[in-house]
Amino acid sequence: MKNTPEKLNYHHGDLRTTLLRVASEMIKEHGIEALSLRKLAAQVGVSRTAPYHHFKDKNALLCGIAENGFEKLNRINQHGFEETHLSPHERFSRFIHNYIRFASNNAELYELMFGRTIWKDKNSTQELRDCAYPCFQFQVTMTQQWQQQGLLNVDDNALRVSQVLWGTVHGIAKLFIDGIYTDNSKVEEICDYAVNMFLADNKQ
Amino acid sequence: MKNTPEKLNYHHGDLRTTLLRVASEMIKEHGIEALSLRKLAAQVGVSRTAPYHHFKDKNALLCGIAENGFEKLNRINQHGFEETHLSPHERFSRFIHNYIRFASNNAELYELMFGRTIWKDKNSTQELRDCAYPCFQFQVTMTQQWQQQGLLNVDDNALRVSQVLWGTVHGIAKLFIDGIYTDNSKVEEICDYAVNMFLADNKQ
DNA sequence: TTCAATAAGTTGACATTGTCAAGTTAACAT
DNA sequence: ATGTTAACTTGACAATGTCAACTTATTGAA
Repeated sequence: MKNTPEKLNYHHGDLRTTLLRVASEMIKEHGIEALSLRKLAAQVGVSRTAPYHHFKDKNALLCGIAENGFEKLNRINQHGFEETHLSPHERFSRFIHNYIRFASNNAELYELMFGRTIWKDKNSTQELRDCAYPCFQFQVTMTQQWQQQGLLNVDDNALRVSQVLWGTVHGIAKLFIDGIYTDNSKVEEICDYAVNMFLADNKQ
Repeated sequence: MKNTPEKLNYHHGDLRTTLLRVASEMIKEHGIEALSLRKLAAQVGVSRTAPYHHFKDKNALLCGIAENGFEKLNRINQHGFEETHLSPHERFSRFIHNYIRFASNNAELYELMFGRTIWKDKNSTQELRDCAYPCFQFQVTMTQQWQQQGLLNVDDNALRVSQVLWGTVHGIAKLFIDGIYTDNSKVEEICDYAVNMFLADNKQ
């Protein structure tokens, strides 16, 4: 008796998953700050406090959504990592573009994943950190590879270099997402500039 | 009858300024999300709705605080611009460091100035935009100067270059402020790396 | 099969918040 | 002096997160 798609009798059957899915949709549609537990519960068709049997509090629910986001981003990164038939320069470029494209296409989710709501004041759950840290670590791994491939100075501290690189893509993404840069049609061009500015002296 | 520092009889006398000052302190102390109009009013010693005679709503108050922040940042930028006795390379480096130092020392204010609360959904007031745009524009002006001084490629589109540069400092600042990078002792080192990575091929 | 333990869901209640409406008080220009 | 208006007040409301106490269904052991 677990095949009816949406609402069931008393016990929902798969409320946790449904909450995450619907909450993600609501966030994508109307933004993070517009998400209220009560509206979410209403939408799903349960009472306001039902979610508390699956998530400790609102923060835990947000962490759950972010987790899914990190898994998504990890898959994208992993996929790029495996495209060994492309030149290093091309893969570096794609990394930058892919990262910002992900942020652009999932603006509200990105905001949640890397925003203060979750990270400030140690709000993040352990499960979230388990998803997120590999994603952070991936930046460093990639940087080391680019150094070995001669794209970036091999004598530099890989962690520091990756922090600058990540800062750049994160900053550009944020300026768009938060509404400071408003002309979305220029994203790709800005990415190209970023690529060239970092690789300028290793190109020829 | 306008010399008593804090609370007066019925008319406060200088409530608008006081609200901005106290609100700024509260934000600096406890973070943006902890600021409530009611607590603020209580702190200042007026009723909950008194602020509404000086600010249209909470958003307008936040914009007012941010305005002060932009004036502060504009002064720092202007000061750096005038240090013509330093080498271009040194001035570029100081610009990066000063920017991130400002963000670090005024974390919550910075969050407000460049955060989605204000810029998303066109929440910004006209007065705020009048303060903020010169600050944005300044980035481009500086970039053009660096190009002319040979620090950056003069053939590149100055706007795009400045967007990448600003993205970088903004991103690094945000990663620290939002609690993703947690080791504050490395800020300066990361800044140095940023400087070197952008100027690498123009250095020798 | 029965039945107790427990997981899942419900209503009631409360404090906090932003904000509106309607009233009050003081300042100020005529 | 007097009336207009700016500054401030209390009362009220809806939205929200979350706790406590209760109810209903599921499930695993007897």
